[in-house]
Amino acid sequence: MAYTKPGVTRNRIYQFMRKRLLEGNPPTVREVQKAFRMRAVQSAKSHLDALVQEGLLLKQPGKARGYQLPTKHRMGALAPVVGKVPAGPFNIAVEDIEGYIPVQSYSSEQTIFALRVYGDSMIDTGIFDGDIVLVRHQSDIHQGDIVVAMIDDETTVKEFRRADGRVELHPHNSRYEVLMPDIENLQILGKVIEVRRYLEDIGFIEADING
Amino acid sequence: MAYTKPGVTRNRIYQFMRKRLLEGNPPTVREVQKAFRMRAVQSAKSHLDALVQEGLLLKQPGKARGYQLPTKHRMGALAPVVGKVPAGPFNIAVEDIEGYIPVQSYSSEQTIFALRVYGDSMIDTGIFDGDIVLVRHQSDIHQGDIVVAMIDDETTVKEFRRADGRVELHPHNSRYEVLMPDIENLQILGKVIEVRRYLEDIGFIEADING
DNA sequence: TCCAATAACAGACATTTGTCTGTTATAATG
DNA sequence: CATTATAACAGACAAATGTCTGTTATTGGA
Repeated sequence: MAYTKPGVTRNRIYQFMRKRLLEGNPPTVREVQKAFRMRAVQSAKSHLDALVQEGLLLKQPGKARGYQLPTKHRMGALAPVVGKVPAGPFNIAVEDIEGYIPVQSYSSEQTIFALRVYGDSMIDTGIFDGDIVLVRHQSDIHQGDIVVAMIDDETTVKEFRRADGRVELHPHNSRYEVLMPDIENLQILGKVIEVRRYLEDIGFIEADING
Repeated sequence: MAYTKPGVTRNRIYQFMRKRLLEGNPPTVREVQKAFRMRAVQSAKSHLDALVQEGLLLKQPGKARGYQLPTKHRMGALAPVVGKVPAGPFNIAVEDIEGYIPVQSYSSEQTIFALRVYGDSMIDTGIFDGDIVLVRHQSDIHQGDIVVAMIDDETTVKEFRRADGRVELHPHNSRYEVLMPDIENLQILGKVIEVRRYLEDIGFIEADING
């Protein structure tokens, strides 16, 4: 390949390696060579050696495709996407899981699920019909949090507020009214921590076949 | 190893492969052999062949560590979050990467990055100030796609349209005007395939510079 | 018990892949 | 311009790894 300024190709190779390694598809030295249109294996090799030297990569000497990323990355975990949230004690039936989406792995203790939102009651906050919200199942809810609540077996996404000893669920859309459910009919399923909108129709990751 | 009932070792090997592949550490045939204390390479090989036959694994014939999980079962990959997109030939400098977020791993060929959006020119589509858009780097853009474009070294997110032989970049906010850049100053960096909004301040997965 | 299907083994060969030695070209710097 | 560091090239060898042919052992059911 053409000669580049010092560091430029090095950096590109690092990006390439990182991408491939995160994909679980570690390349060979010669694959790096070809990807960068180099005419000698050593050209790729010396860059890789340098990256190992810099601590940007690890490798197992002599092993094919032996490069690895240094730290154990907190790979995204997979959160189930549910179409409907079950009533009663919180556990998600397998048959309600549409698939899985990758999420940041927070603490492993936390239960995070994804829920598709219907309706436009939160449109002012940018939660549109069909959007997916990531919900952390927790009881510790604060004033102003966006929550997924269940009122009489019906789920809804609203802003949580407490006033006059009552719970208020505020829509973010002036055409809707504030809900003030009886506490005995109300169950807070969790806090919305993320909103996602898929502009392309991407199928979710399917459930594991065997488990 | 000891003879097992038909299917038993097969299933164990599948579990083993799945684990290793999700870790990004694809094993060799001989590593499978050793893991199961087999005395012949072929013992492992034939099980792996069978798994490929059943569609539970993919492989690249002849390639070292060439086994992969079918797309549907693949773990999310990590996409870099960039604050600014570089001009010129498309490659992201390490120093511009704020961190990484987990994304669905589509085809392994595709380059996906995440970009934080500033401004409210797309507010009608629910892309708010500070939201993060996932961008697939591609040149194949169609009418109506939301794209990330660079006009004179400045990035912007708009709806792409072609009219009268010109490119129009439409904001989704009535207070903004349609951009009609000269083609020589315009570069389409990719198509927006997803929009995300983090309601909690979650740090991105860090780029491991230090290891 | 017999038989087909599956599992496991043995040994070898071919290809892929990592690694090595040495050379030439360009970049950065004073 | 001279010098040093980095980048890229060339060709070869050795280890790792995929793949092949043939054989033996065990399972599961007729």
